[in-house]
Amino acid sequence: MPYGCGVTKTSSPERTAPVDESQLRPAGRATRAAIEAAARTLFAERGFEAASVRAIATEAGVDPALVIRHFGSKEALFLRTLDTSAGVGAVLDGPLETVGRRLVAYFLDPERPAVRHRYLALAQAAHRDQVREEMVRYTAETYVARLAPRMEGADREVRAVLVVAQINGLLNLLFQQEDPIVSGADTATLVALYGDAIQGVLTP
Amino acid sequence: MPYGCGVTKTSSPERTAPVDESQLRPAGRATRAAIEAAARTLFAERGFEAASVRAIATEAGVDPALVIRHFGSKEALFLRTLDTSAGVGAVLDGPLETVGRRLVAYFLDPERPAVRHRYLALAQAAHRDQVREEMVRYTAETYVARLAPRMEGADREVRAVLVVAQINGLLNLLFQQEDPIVSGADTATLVALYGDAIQGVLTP
DNA sequence: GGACTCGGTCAACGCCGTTGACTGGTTGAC
DNA sequence: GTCAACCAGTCAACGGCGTTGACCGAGTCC
Repeated sequence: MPYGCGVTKTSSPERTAPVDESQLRPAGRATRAAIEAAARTLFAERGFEAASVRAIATEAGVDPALVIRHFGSKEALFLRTLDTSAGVGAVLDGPLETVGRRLVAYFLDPERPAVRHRYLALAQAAHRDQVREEMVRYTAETYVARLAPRMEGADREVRAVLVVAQINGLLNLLFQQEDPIVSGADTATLVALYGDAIQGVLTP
Repeated sequence: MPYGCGVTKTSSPERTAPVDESQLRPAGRATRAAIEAAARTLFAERGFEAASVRAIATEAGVDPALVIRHFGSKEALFLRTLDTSAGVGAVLDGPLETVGRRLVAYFLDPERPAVRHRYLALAQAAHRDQVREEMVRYTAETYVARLAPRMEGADREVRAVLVVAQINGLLNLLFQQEDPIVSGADTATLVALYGDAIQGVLTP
């Protein structure tokens, strides 16, 4: 009888979840890192939709199935590639009276091109449930938790979230729609105009 | 000889573009309208990604290929289903000193659930080039053209576009991310807080 | 009545994310 | 030293996607 007698079948303990990262041999850990690096590159270069699992696998030099086995799904892999980018944290921790303009200046800084790619990839994946939840969590943890306790007046948490709304809206027009009017505007003008609008919500 | 002698072949005049709407017989015009209606329904119900061409065709009772033949592509069909929704135009044409709050109240009005679906579908399709261009055009035609001529001070066009940025950001947090803080906030509070922030850009 | 065009179907193409069956190599207990 | 268990990885396939091109039947026009 070919392929051994009887059914080998092992134990097969619920083959649904991705492989456990904690118990990996060095080889597995290396290819896992390679996949993650390839994903980071391609998601940034092409966006969430256009960066296919197959392309990521090719870039990493492995089989597409291995990508899924390691991370569970394309969405979960994408979440792993989102670095928290602590840069904005420092801006938020600065003087509250100037956060508005400093925030806009941070996101418009041409020295930080990764901001653009990160936003575009996130915006494309925002309709996936896990991604959406991660964005909500990030907003609460990074913006609300830092700003609200230092603010004064009523509706502190709501006002902190409205800061995020304004930032997202600006990045949307700039990076996704590439609106010619706002894209062609002077950086200093945007920082002053939009920064003050944001500031008005923070410290009215 | 079956199927006629020789190659029929007709003339086949560049079979790349979709069928011309102007010269349609009644039957064609009817099914075309049915496809458009089905698309409108499914795009609103499921969003751009989840509303497949096949599902739209089934809903309309036709073959999926016919959808493409009529409209050229899924993206083009989607653009056809975008009604300009003149509602916001009336808001923008009202008194300039109160546009901020009235805009927010308009978009938060629970009597207007279509606003939510329209935004979600648009946001999901925003990474397609034609859709992106349509959004830019809509911003310029609906917002900038109405607001900028009535404003005072410098950078009128930029400031008008920044109003769009703020609105988009709010809708993003409300409808796409469904942020619990802003979703749970009182409507009147949001109208006052965010409306005044918008107003600050319009009439500083 | 024949050429032509329109309305429509059908089968397929090449992609996509994901799954399950399978092969080997490594490990660890006896 | 053996052998079972397990990790790493491949392979072929599934169902679904948007889109294409070949094809047919019915209507229209000269």
